[in-house]
Amino acid sequence: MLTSQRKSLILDTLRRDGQVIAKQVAESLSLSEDTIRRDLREMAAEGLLKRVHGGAMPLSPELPDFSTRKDVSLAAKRRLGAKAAGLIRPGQMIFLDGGTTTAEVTRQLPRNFGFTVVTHSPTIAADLEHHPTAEVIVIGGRLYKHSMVATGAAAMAAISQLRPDLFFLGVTAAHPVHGLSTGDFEEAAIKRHIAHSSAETYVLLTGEKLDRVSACQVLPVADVSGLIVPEEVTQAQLAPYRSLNAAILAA
Amino acid sequence: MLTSQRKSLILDTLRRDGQVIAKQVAESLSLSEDTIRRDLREMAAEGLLKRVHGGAMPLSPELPDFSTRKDVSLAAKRRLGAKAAGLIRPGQMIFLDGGTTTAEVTRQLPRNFGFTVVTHSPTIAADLEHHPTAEVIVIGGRLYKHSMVATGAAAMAAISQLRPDLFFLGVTAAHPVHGLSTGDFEEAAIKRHIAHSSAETYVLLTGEKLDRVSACQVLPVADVSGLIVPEEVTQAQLAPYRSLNAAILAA
DNA sequence: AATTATCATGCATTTTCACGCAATCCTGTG
DNA sequence: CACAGGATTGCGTGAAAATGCATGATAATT
Repeated sequence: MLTSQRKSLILDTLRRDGQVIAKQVAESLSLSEDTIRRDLREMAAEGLLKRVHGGAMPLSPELPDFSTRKDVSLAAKRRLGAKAAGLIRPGQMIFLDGGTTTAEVTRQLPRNFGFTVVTHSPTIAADLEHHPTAEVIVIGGRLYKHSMVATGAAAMAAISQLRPDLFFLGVTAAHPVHGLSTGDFEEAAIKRHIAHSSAETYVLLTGEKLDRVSACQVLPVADVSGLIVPEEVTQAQLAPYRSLNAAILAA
Repeated sequence: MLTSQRKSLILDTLRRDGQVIAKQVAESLSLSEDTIRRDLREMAAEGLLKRVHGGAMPLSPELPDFSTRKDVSLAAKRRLGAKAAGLIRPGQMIFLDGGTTTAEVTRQLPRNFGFTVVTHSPTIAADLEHHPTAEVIVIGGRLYKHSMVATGAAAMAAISQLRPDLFFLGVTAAHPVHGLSTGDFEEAAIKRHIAHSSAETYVLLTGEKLDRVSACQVLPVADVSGLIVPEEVTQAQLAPYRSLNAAILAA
């Protein structure tokens, strides 16, 4: 295993769990704790994490998630959400993926006509508590806490019974060749299944996700009905996607 | 558990409850009170909180008004929640009903051992996002927005496949003759079904719910394993329930 | 005033840490 | 191919930190 690989693994763990325990990492990688500690020391010096006794913590606990990850692209996400919400027609059944991007769709859903929202994310469902006209259907299953979505056989089975008109998909990366991808295998399978069950699938993509690749592919780009991207993205960046038959909506 | 993590947990508790009790924290984390006291001392030195006998308080005493106003029934709910959470044993499967009372159970779940939480409330599921040791299973179905729980055939079917060890039931009314009841027919059916699927059922009852009746009966009082009530409730009030074989736990 | 609960301190034990050193591996050059 | 130079890793050492327990002091309650 490469050092840089190990370090990014540590960062992933940190993002996912909000903590890293040196002993655990050492054990799971079959390396000495010294090596891990050395890594942690170096990464702390680079300002990537905060060293604490026993392991490491994110730099400023959790709030950078809100203020950094959210604020930076919040305006863009809002516009994506509004664009997506504008596609909805009365009486349709909409499937909303989990994640911060699709959460913005939730907040901008139409309020002047009725429709049905299906979601496997309890967070999204909870956000819809006060929506006046949306009928909400929750997909159950084992909760994958990192992205707060239900997964597993039960979720797959429940999804199979529905035929949504629209699916708003969220992913962590999009690439012309490697397609739309996300970090978790199980999650990717669920997303794929929802897309196959739905009449149309639109991907919401903030600019920084373009031309990137994550571990598990969800779908090829050509398999979705369209990409919704911020208007700042240049035509040059979009050209490789355009040639894949994907409709592109700028928001 | 990392020390820094513990400290931020203490700060969270402080923000949420407006107070921290050393003994409680020690117990919920399976650590000695010395350790917690040491933390509190250090954090007080850093100006993060104000040390008081028995625990700690926030620096700015913004809440004396708050606490007196709201705490009467909230504090009672908290104690009910703590009592309920104390019944949980490692590895068990717990079903949590929806509602504000059971939400307090969620916040006080043990953090020092693993167990599984099942719930048909997306709100409860969302609250468990940052719980370190709880495995969460969401029951899906059509969302009944008034109480924010999944209902309907799909929910019933999913519940049928589980055999929880404990069910913490919330109702709007309890009466010795008319039993435990709630306002919605569909909701009552679901609660009843969960109770029948579970090995043991405990009802959380704040004082004002005693000797009242709502439209739809969930279960007779005799059908549950026990009632969890605030300690202020008098023995005279409880006598009619006691005679129904219901164990009564004062919190 | 008596009793109980909570606290601070010192000490012992365990865990975690940083440093130095040696073994190993990779790389590039003669 | 051989070998030097650098990087990476694991181990031993003593130091530092974290934790729990015992003890006497202090605060709260009755």
